[in-house]
Amino acid sequence: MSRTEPRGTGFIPVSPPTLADVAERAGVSRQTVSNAVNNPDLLRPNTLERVREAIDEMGYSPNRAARNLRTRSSQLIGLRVLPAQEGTANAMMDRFVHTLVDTSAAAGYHVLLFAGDNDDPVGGYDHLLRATAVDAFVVTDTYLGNPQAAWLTEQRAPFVAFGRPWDQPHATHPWVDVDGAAGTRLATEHLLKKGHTRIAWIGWRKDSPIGEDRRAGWLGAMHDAGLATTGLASRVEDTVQSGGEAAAVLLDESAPTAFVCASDTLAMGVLHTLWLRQLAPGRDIAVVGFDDSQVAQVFPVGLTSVRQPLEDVAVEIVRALEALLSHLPAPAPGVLLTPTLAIRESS
Amino acid sequence: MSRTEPRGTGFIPVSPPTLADVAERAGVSRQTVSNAVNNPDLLRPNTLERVREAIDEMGYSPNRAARNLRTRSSQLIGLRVLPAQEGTANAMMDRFVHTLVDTSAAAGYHVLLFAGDNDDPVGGYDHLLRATAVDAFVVTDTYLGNPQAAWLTEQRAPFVAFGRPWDQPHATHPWVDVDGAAGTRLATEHLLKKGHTRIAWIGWRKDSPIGEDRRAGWLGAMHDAGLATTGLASRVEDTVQSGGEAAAVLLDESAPTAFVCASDTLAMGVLHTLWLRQLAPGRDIAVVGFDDSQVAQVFPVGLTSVRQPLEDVAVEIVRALEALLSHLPAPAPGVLLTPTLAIRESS
DNA sequence: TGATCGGATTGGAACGATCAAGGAGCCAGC
DNA sequence: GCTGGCTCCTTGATCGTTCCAATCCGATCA
Repeated sequence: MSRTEPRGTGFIPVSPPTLADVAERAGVSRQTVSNAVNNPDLLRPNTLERVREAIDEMGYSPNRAARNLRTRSSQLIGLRVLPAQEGTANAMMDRFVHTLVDTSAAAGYHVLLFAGDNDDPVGGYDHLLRATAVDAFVVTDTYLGNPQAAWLTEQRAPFVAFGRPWDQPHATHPWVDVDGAAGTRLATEHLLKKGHTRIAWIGWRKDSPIGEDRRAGWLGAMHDAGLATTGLASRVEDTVQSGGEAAAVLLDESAPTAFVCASDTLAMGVLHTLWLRQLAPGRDIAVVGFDDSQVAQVFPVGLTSVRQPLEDVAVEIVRALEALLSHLPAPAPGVLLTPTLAIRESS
Repeated sequence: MSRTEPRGTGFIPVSPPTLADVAERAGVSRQTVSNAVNNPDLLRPNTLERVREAIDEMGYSPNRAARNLRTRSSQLIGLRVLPAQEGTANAMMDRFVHTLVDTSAAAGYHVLLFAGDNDDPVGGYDHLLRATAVDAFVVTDTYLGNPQAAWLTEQRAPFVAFGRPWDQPHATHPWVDVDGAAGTRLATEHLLKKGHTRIAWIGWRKDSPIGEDRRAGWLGAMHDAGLATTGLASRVEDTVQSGGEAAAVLLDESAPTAFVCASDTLAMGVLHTLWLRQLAPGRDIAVVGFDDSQVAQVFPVGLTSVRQPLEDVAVEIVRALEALLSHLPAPAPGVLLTPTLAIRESS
């Protein structure tokens, strides 16, 4: 049945065996081979064995395109990647993608990466969707609200978001997120236990719900400890430089002994300022970051950082995807996971 | 032709329009619509316009599975990702993947990620290959020779390697690589120009051809400058700790004024040792890393580092893939690109 | 013995696109 | 008026799999 044979030089690629090839070899029908692959229970044990031998001998794997066409599913999960951003320590995404690939492989899915840009939130999604090239999406870039979620919901496209629907509290799509407030509370309480009382916050601008969430954790822990926070908080851009400048101002005006930051990027800025002032992080001034990025891990003075349980996030996302795609009722609309604290020399 | 209609609550997903749907609407045959999409030149202008209107109105996109089945191609490029490795500064891969996705999108390809592990070099490849799930592979993890390359060649699987076939100098598969020796030569000459004469090398163990290549650049530049290198070289594991220890030994025994390292990870170790000894990087001792990882960029004292032209690598890889898949003769078996030097405060 | 039953297996059709031929329709040329 | 060639478009077959309904077969039961 295979169209081209490996004769002579063999420059022409040999087409892989098909279901029919295997069927002929095993002396059964196509459908029986198909069942051997997909519903082994339907076959009599000795028939199953015979078919399986033929499959192994011929090195048969079901043709993906044909199966996709017939079953109307691709076993692919779409993940949009934005153009590489230099300078920020968001290598967190790297860790997430790795674990997502591993986890979804176990569930029989592969991850399809496609390009997008910041200007067009929906770019790329619609095309793959209409072409039925992917079964579902994982939406990650939800830092400032997520227009994708609303659009995808409207299109009836299956997707799971990594990130809460901040701007649409009544959204019905499944999501998985990490409890940022719990993370910064963990960080703050760690510092409190170490004896710090003047703990400063360096976070993002007010229009970032994620930033406000993380800030709330610091604020709550401070209030619960009965400590004042006046003059101890700062809101800046998420860059190393901004973090450094904010730290300098805070040190001059409010004399904090510790910093909790909304990101490792900001924490790097703080460390930079400490370096310039010859202050030893950990001994003189404590610093805690957020994301446990590679930067935090290899930094000459290890940076204590809130670590997102990305492995668990991936597991929950794949779980939600499976429920979604098998049209089962989702066990829960959203899942909120608690981060941990990676303690290093800086605190 | 669409099987399910959006009536009532609309819980049932609407199947997207097919070629036949568009054909009926435009009053032409299926094949004509197909030609409008793939060979517009074959249609008369007004027919083309009519078909295009129908396509736009109905929001038609060719079904990927059907097209893949018929054309025996998936427009997918497979890229294996290994389980996330913590602690090392190899976020370089992140940058590469981003640019690969962007570049291959322009060529009409998507990137399929699949899981693999270090123990089985061929794991994952064979399955996707036999299932014709991808058109080609990009092989990246070629740090210690590349058994994948030999295996894929034997399987007649189209692939392009990021990395030279060190152990098979006569391999015929296309590859793209960065000239590591040129990079370290660049770094060394930069230091020489700054007046340094005792420039140390911290690299990897001898069994890494990449490491030996990078070492050769340093060695060549030193020899060309007529400088001695005795006692100035060290070979260690690629960890922060090893780099730090090697720096300490070299400082004690050979008093170098500058370090060239085979990786940013090792350079981090050097910076750590300088920190402990209260030596200011850049002022007291110069340090140059390799890879221009995020760590180098955000480090409180920016780390000068050899930067691989990953954007160009991606472009060349996609170019080679296109040649390969259209059965054109490859323009060149291999492409070697020259890195640049990102100069920061540490040198 | 013949009818019934249920599990195992089979052949035809369909998924939605492209490939390979095969018409219409038109114009020039003998 | 017929032919040949050209452009533009259509029809039937096909890619390899799974769905569906039908069939086979041996065992059980009246």
